[in-house]
Amino acid sequence: MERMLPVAEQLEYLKKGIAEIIREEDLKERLEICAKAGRPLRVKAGFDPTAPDLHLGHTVLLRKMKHFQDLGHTVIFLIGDMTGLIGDPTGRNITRPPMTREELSSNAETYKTQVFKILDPEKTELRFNSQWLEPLRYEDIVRLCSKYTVARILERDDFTKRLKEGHAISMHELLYPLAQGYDSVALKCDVELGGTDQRFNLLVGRELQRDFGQPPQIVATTPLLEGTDGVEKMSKSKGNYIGITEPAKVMFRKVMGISDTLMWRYWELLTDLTLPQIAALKPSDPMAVKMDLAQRVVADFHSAADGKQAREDFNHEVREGAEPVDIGQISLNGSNRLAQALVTAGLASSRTEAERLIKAGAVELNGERCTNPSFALSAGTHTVRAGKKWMRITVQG
RNA sequence: GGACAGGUGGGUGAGUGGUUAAAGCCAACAGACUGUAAAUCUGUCACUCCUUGCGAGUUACGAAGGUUCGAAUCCUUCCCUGUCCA
Repeated sequence: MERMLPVAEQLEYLKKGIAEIIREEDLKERLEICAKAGRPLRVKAGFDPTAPDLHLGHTVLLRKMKHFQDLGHTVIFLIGDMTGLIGDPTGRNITRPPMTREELSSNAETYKTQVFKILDPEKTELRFNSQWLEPLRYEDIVRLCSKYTVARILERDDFTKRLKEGHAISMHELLYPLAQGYDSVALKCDVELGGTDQRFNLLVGRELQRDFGQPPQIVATTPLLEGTDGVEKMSKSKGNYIGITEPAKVMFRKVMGISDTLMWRYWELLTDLTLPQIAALKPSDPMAVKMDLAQRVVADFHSAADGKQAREDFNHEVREGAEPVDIGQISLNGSNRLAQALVTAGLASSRTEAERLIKAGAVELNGERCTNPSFALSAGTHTVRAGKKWMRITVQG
C-alpha cells in the first residue's frame, strides 16, 4: 500500500461535499488507528439494482467514494441484489413493486459497467449482498430481527408518515434496514457512505455492528442532487434525471435546461472544482458558464471530444435553430397526410397528438410553419420539425 | 373473525344518476418573449376517423356483473387499502 497522507489532510479532503459525518471525531480516530496499523479503511456504499441506469445524482456519492480511493482506502461497491428484492422504502410512500431475480441480475451488470466511469476498477472491491444474505436460515433472520425493536424501526420518518397517512407498510419493508445493516457486519466496514436520505439505514448498521462485537462504522452522507426541475431530488421515476449513459447531445441539452440557480449546485457536486474556484465563476455570463458545465459533464461520461462536439451541436441546433446534423430519415409510402406522417416518423405519439401539434403551430415543413392537419405531403423529401424533434421524410412517388 | 371508511386521468384532488372525456392545482407538451434557462403570458394535455368542425365515433373513474332511456355516481359479488374491536 502506498504511503498515506497525514490524517488531518485526509479529513479535509474527505469532508468536502459531505452533508454529515457521524461522528467526525470517530472518523479522525479511525483514520489514526488505520494509519498506525498500516491498513486502509474499508468503505462501503451500497446500490440497489432497481433502476438499470445510473444518473448524475448517483455520481455525487460515487465521486466521494473515489476520494476515499484516491487516499488509498478500500472502497467496496456493494450491489444489493438481495436487498433489491425488498426495495428500499426510503422516501417512499408506497411499497415498491417486487423485482424478479432476472431483472436484478441484468441491472447489476449494467451497474458494473457504469460505475467504473468514475471509480478505479483496480481499487474497487465489488460485492453482492446475496453472498451473505442468501445463506441466512430462518433462525438467523429471527435472531437478527430480535436485535431491533418495532418502535425503533417505526421511528423512521418514512414509516411514521406512511402510518399517519394511512398508506400500507408491508412486513418485508421493515427488514430492509436490518439487511443493509447486516451488510456492514458481514463486510466489517469502517465507513459507510450514502445519501442523506439513507441516514436511518446507515445508522442501523452501527447498532448491529455493536451487537456483533464490531466497532460501529462511521456514517457519512452526501447531499442529494436536485433533478433538472430544481425541486425534487434527481430520480429516474420522476423523469428529472440526467443519465450517465445518455447520448452526449441529450446530456448537454439537459444540463443547459437547468435553472441558473441550480447550476451552481451542479458545479459544486458534479465537478472537482473547489468552492473558491466555483465562486470565481459567478460574475461571468451565466449561459457561457452553464455551457462550460455541460461540456465538462459530457466529457466526464463520454470524452473531451464529445463534450466539445456537443457544445458545437448545441450552438448550431438549439441557439440557431438549425437542422440537426444527425437528423433521422424515414421513407413512407401509403398515407402521406401530415398528421399520420408525424406519427409514423415518431414525431408524435398518436394521431390526436399530431393534430394538436399542427394546430398549435409547432410543426414546420421545409422551414415553413404548417397548421393544416389534413395537408398532404407531396412525393419527394421533406424536412419536418415538430417542436424540438426533427425528421427527414421521404414520400415515395 | 367482526364493525366502519375508502379505491377517480402522470401526480394531487373535486365530482353522489343526465351539457362530465370528468372542476381546480401540479407536472408535461406547444406557441410568444428570452440567453437555450428562469419568470411571465397564451393554448393544449384518452384514442380513432374524416369533410379539421367549438365534427363524428370508440374507450375510460379498482375488477366483473346488474338496475336504468341514461351511471364515476344506485345494487350485487370479488380484489385491494386503512381505522377500530377481537
